[in-house]
Amino acid sequence: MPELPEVEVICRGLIPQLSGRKIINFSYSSKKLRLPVPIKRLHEYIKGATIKDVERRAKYLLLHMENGAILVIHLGMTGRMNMFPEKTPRAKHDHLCWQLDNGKELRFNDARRFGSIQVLLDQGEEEAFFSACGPEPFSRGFSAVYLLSKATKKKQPIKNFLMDSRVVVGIGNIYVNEILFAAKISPTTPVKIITRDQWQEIITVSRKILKQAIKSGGTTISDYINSNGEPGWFQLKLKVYGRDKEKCLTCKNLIQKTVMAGRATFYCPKCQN
DNA sequence: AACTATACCTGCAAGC
DNA sequence: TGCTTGCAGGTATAGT
Repeated sequence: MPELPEVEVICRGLIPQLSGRKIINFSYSSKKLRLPVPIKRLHEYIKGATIKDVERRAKYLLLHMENGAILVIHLGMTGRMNMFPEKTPRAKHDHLCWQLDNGKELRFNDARRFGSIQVLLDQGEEEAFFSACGPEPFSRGFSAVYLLSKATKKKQPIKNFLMDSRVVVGIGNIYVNEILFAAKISPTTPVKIITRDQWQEIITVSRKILKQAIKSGGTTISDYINSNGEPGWFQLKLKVYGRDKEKCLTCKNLIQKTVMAGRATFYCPKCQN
């Protein structure tokens, strides 16, 4: 489900609800998630801790505790983070529930269980955790020079390259399709032949599209909702994703759908190279 | 080494 | 109506 914009919207919604709150207790469904749930660390470092702030990093939500521990949440494809009065009955697929000091409960719900919950204990663990990650799309590190150097000699298609979190974080299957359409570059283009100017264009349109998507509250295809239970509206602005056999909004040719690295890929064969 | 296919899981829509 | 099939926003790992 969630790529950078969706996680960012959830993060912004959670900040006012979680900042300064103490976690009194938690419960776990015992269902297996993508990674083992660190029960011991949750008991020792998260239970009883006070939330200092909430941050998005890549597609992760980071809840920083005043004791230095960090609760790291990944939403996978169908993960949700919502607040409920603690008396509200738990829903199907509520896997972790954190009881707060204001009578409310933060609940991680994830039907497909591709999400994960982790606990980092200090800055050292945090650095190690993110050491393999590429730059944030909005950071200075995401530059044409950087991409040019990462791409040298690689014949990997640009679509797969941009979805690799070691190259750049946060870009998933919806937005990569939109970014390549906006940059007028075919998703199959080998990265070694992308020019410096084209990388710069990719950077520019990536930031523009991700920013617009955040402003629209994210993209809801089937089940994404923000921390307040509301859907996003960027799906109304998608130009290629999900538009197989529809007319290109620019040139009226038909949008084509293929599969790359196992993922649905949409593009206009005329506009994109 | 570089790159792709597969596996993980549930829910839903389409087709028969 | 009910069954089967395919597909879905992610990513670690196995395999070529």
